[in-house]
Amino acid sequence: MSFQKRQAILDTAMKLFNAYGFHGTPTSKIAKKSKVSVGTLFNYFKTKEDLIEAIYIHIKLHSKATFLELLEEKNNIHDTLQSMWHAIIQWGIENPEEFKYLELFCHSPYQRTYRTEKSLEVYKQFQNEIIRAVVPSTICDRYPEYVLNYIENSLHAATRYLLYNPIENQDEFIDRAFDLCWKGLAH
Amino acid sequence: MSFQKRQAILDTAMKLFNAYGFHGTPTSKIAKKSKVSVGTLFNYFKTKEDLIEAIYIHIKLHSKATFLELLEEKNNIHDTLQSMWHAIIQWGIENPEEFKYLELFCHSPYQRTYRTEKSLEVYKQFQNEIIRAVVPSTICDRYPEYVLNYIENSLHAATRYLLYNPIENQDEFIDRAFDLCWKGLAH
DNA sequence: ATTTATACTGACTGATTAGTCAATTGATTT
DNA sequence: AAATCAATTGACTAATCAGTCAGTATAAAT
Repeated sequence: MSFQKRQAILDTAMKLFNAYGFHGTPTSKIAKKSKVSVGTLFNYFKTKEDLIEAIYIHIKLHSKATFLELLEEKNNIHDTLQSMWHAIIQWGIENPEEFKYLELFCHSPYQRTYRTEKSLEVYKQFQNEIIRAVVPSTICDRYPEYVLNYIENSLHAATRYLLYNPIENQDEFIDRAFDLCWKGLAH
Repeated sequence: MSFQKRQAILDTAMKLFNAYGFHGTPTSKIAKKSKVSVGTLFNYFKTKEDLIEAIYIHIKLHSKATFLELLEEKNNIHDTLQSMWHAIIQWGIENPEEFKYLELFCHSPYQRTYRTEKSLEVYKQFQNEIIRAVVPSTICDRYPEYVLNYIENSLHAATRYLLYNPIENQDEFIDRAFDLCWKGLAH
């Protein structure tokens, strides 16, 4: 078992799934593009579904690590959240295939993992902080789950926008998009 | 060709696709549940993909009609937008299968239609008004497409939340969720 | 009653695909 | 050099599924 071979399969499979969807990508095609036989593919991953989940988990772990690197601790709530915001979007821009795969996966019937496996939630460790941090407005008090949802959605929307509509001044856009979200949360 | 039969196929197919995904729902199953033979199904819809698109178009037309009924013209921007907000979410709650299908479809590889066929966009007619209406902040001026995107996302997030987390006071929630979004847009 | 037109049926086909396994290759040990 | 173990191969299988079509039922027209 070679680490490189496993990695190659994960990487080509991710790109093919992004391009053609899960159903539109036969395992034979993944194997061929990975320069590996079908048999080997199924040595590394027991089933196609296992592969699909393995890619998801791999991306989650990788993104989590990167966020922690990019993140800077600030001395007030606004700046801390803004730093998180930048770090997360930055990761998406620098890892477009990974970002697309997360969106593909979590809107697919395979997201059982996504729903259940809370421990892997990248944002999880931020979430408590956010909920605590955000100036307690009515909606935050009563529907904290919704607010987290809302923030995650906004993050994805901003990242997606940057990926499909490349603009010059990305950092300025990211700041503006953050304001849009922040103004709703703060009093 | 009977209108009822076509309708029955559209309806059962929508529900089955929601439950098992496009790939997970064979045409044979759709036919059986619709009390129709496979041959008949393919008389009404040339291919499975045609059926998938037909459901989408049908829902879009239906939702558009309902929005227009529910919509009330108010005499200021805030109230008009709030009324739209309520109408759209209300439709989603009352038509959960239709709402789920729209989400399923637009995150699937079949959304070529969705991307191209702008004329069918339900929100389209609202969009110009929104862009014009919202107090011109920097982000609205410079990235109007993003703002529309953001609003649509927020609408979907709120509807989805209500569908999967039933709460007593829905109208109150819808108002709060609107505030969250509105405060970002207004000065 | 007979013909014509239309709607419907479901067994069948051809194509595709996930996953297997006997055989082969390559590396490591004795 | 022989033997042992591990990794790799790809032709093959069993199953599934979209779509067809020859034939049947039903209704309408003459």
